Amino acid sequence: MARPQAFDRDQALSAAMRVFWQRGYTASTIQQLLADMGINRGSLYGAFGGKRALFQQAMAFYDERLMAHLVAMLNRAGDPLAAIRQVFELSLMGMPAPQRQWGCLLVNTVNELAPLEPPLAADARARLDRVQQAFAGAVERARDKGRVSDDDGETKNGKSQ
Amino acid sequence: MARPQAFDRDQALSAAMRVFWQRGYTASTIQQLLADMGINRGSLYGAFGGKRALFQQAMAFYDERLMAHLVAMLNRAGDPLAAIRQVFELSLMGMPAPQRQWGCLLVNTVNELAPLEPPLAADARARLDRVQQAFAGAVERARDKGRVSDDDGETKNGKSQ
DNA sequence: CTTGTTTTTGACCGATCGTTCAATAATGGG
DNA sequence: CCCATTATTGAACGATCGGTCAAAAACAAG
Repeated sequence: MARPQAFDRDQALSAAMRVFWQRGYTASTIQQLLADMGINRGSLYGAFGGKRALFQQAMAFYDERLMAHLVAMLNRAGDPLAAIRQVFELSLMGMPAPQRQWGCLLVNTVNELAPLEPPLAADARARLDRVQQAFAGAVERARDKGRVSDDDGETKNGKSQ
Repeated sequence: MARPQAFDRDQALSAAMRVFWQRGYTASTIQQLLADMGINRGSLYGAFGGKRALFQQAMAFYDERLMAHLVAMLNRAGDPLAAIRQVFELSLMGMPAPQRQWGCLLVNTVNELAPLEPPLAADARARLDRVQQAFAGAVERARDKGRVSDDDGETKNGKSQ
């Protein structure tokens, strides 16, 4: 009943995510976003609402498509310590070389936008908290298994490391 | 023989440093810098050369006036471990509350400007390396004293921890 | 084919960006 | 006092920013 969208929304969002990830929010210009997303101005504003709204959706995309996998690995792991190691290995060597030095979009966002766009920084912070809790949960479960010592160097149940 | 500068150069540089530190390079506008430095456009360009040149000098100021103290503490410490602890305490609680969440100007600069201004990022990286070496040196000297265990949990000379 | 609806395209907007510069003001040497 | 020199002031510049909008294009329903 109407003209269909000519672009793949997920692919466009993924491209936008990479631009924001590499260059940060402020330094990412609409022009650059349009070029990398392969669409033009009207389409961006029609489909995503504007730079700020696009950034929110790109951050959600990053969280749900990339971080969620790592969180799930930590939460359902049989061996929590092995899962933690696997998450780090996946985050470091499981990525294309360039992205490896872009850091984490959520951490970068908290850093950059805390003074400039507190709501966006708070959004990123909330998403990061879920990641942090996944790590803390994995460590705690490892401790229950006697695989991690506490502050006094004592394991919880006496099992050997 | 000529009209003297009406502003304190160090104070102006310090103000510029705080703006860049809080907001990052890209998000720091000339207007904001002028307001916080208490000078006007012509003076800024006359005395500092422009935004980019001003940033370099602000980064040098940060390195020489703030980081240098910490590096000196680490290098001349009698007790390296105590010095490391003192550096962290000074960096965390020895600062006004707002600055505490601005992170480190050098780290922030490497992160923000690596894709946008490689030379500035390289400058920050070089300055950071000196800090890192100070830490590494302190740890190594602590190890020589038998105060730190190696990867195998063994101290270097058998002294108790 | 006609019509209604939505997307695409690209020209255009005001605001703000970093920078330049001519006019004015303030100093020390002669 | 006068001049050479430098600093201050603020208007102005072109470029680019994020955002808007009207016209053209592509579909489905009737």
